[in-house]
Amino acid sequence: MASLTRDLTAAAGAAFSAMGLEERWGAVRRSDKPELADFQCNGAMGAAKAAGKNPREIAGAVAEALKAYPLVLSAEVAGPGFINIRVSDMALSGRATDVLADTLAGAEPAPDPQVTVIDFGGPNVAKPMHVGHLRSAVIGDTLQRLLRFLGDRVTSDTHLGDWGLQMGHLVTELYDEQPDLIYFDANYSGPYPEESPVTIEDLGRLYPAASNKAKEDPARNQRSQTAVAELQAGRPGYRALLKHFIDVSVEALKVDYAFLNVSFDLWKGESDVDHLIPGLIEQFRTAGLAEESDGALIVHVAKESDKKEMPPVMLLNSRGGTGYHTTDLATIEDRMTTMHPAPERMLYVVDQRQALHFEQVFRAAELVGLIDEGHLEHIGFGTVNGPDGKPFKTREGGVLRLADLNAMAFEEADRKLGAANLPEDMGSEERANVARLVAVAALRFADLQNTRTTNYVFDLDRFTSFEGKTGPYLMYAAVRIKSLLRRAEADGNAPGEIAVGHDAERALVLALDGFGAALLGAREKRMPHILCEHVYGLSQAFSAFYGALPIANESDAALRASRLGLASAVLHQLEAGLQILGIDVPERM
RNA sequence: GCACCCAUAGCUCAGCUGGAUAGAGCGCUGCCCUCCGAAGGCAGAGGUCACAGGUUCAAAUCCUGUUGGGUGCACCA
Repeated sequence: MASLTRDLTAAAGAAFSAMGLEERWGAVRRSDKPELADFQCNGAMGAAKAAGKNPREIAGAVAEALKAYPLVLSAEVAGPGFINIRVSDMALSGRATDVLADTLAGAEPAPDPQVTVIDFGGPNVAKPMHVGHLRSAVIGDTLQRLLRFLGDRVTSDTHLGDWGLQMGHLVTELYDEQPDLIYFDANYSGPYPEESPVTIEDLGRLYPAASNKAKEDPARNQRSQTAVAELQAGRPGYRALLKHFIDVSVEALKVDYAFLNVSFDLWKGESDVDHLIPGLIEQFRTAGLAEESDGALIVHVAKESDKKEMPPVMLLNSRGGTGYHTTDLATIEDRMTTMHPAPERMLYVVDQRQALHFEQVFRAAELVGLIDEGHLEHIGFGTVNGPDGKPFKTREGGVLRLADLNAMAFEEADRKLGAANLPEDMGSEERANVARLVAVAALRFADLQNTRTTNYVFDLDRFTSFEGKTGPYLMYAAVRIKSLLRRAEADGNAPGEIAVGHDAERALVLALDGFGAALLGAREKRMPHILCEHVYGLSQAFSAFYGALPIANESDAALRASRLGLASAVLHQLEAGLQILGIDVPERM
C-alpha cells in the first residue's frame, strides 16, 4: 500500500518533472523539525545547482503545485530552498485507517520480487554451535522473514558443514573406540543398521578428542585426512556413518535453532552435492579454466582491474580432495538445476571475514556460467565481541556454546521477570514461556539493531533489560497495547473511526507511515537494523501518545473509539514488524 | 608488505543517494502514578563528528593524506 511519504514524493516529483527537472529531486521524507513541518523536500537546491537556476524559485513552484493536493495542508519554502510540508488531519486519519485494515500493516510489496535462496546458519556436523553462529542464524532468519513478507519467493538452506576434516576425525576416533563396528569392515558394503552407533554426546566427545590428538601428532592427523579422502571417494561404511552423524547432529541443531525462532526449508549440506563434483570439474576443464599448479587443480579468478591480490580457486587439492571452494560451486549448480523455478538470486549470510572466499567462488561460478553475473551476494556481518572488544570468550577463555548462551539468556530473562510486577495469577508454565520469549527478543533484537557489518559488544544484562532500546522493551510496549485493548473490550468499548487531531496522535501516524520505507530499505540493503529503528521509533511514539492522552479512559465516546482504533493500528504494525524480527508477543507478561 | 572495513556524547550506537540547531539508549539531574500496566512519560546537562587539507552556496556524509584500531591474503572449512 502506498504511504503519505510516497504520495508526496510522487506529487513533488511530478512538479519537478513539469519544470523539466529530474523527477528524483522530489524525494520527500519525514521532517527533521517536527515543530516546523511533517515532511520536507530538499530537492530544489540540488535541482537548482544541476540546472543553474534559482533554488528558491524552484522550491516556490513545487510548493505551489503541492498545495493543489487535498492531503497537503500547507507547503512553505524556508531558508535556501527547503520545502516544508504539513499534511491534513484527514489525510493522517485515512492513513491510520488504511494501516489497520492492511494485511501488510501499511507496507508496500517489493517492486521486483525474486526467487531467492538464502544460505545461512552453516553449522558443522559434530561441532556444537557457538556464539559465532548466532549472527548468521538471526540475520539470515530475519532476512527470510522480511523478503517473504514483501513478496519474494524464498528458500532457506542451512548448508551443513559435513564434508571436511572433522568427518575424518570422527570416523577415525570412533574406530579407535569401537573398531569392531560393521562400518569399518572394508569388505562389507551394506546394508547398515538403521540406528546410529553414536549419540550427540558421543559426537561432542569424539571430535575434540581427535582434534586435540591431531594437533599434537601429525600421524594422527594423517589418518583423519586419509579417512576423509576415503569418505569422499565413496567408501560405503564411511558414507553410512556420515549419514548417522548428520542425522544425530541435525536433531540437536534444531533444538538450538528452535529456541531462537530460526527455521530452514532445507537442511542440505556439502555432502549432498558430492555427486556433482566430477561433472563440475569437467565443466571447468572443458571451458579451459582449470589448471594444474603444485599438484592441485585451480582456477584463476584474478582480473586485470584488481587492486588486491586475488588467489585462485582450488577445485582439487594436491591430495585430490575437495574443499569448500568446490562444494560451494557444486551447491550453486545443484540449486540452479534442481530448484524450480530456478533461483534468480542467492544470499550468503556468513561472517565478513569470508569476503574473499565468496568473491573467489562467485567469480568462478560466473566464469563457468553457473549463474549470471551479480546474482550472488555475500551478506557479511561483524563479530560478537566480549567487553574487551575481542571475539566473545567464556571466562575460562573457551568458546561459548550457543546452547549455553540461550540458557544464560533464559535464566537472566527469568530473573528480570522476577523483579517486575507480573500478573498475580501467572502460573509457572506461562511464566517460563514468557521468559523464553523475552530471552529470544533480547538476543535477536540486540543482534539485529546493530548495523549488520559492524562488530558489537555482547552484554546480556543490557540486552535483557526492559528499559531502553531492547527487545524486551518492545515486547512490553506491544503487550501493554494488547492489555489496553482487552480491557476496553471487556468494558464494551470498541475501536471506531479514527480521527486524529492532537500532536501526539499526528506524530504517531507519521511514525506508522514510515513502515513501508523501512522495510524496503532493509530489504534493499539487507540491513535488518533499519527495521529495528522503525519499530523502536513507533514504540516510542506510542508511549508518548499513551502518556499524553487518555485512550480507554477518554470520556468522549468518539474520541475514545478513535484512539482505540489508533492503538489497534499501532499494535497491528508493531506485531508485524516484530514478527519479521522473529520476536513473538505474548498476551501478557 | 598488499588489500578491505572502522573512528560520532562518559559508555553502547543511529545518521538514507551532501542540506536547517548532528540524534537515540544507558548513566547523570529535576519533575509526573486518587488516572488505561511507572517495565512508562516529560524536561535538562553532556559533541572540535580521530586529525589535516580539498571539492561545494552547503560536508559527520564526497576526494586525498596522516594517526589509531579491526580483518583477510591457495591445499582447515
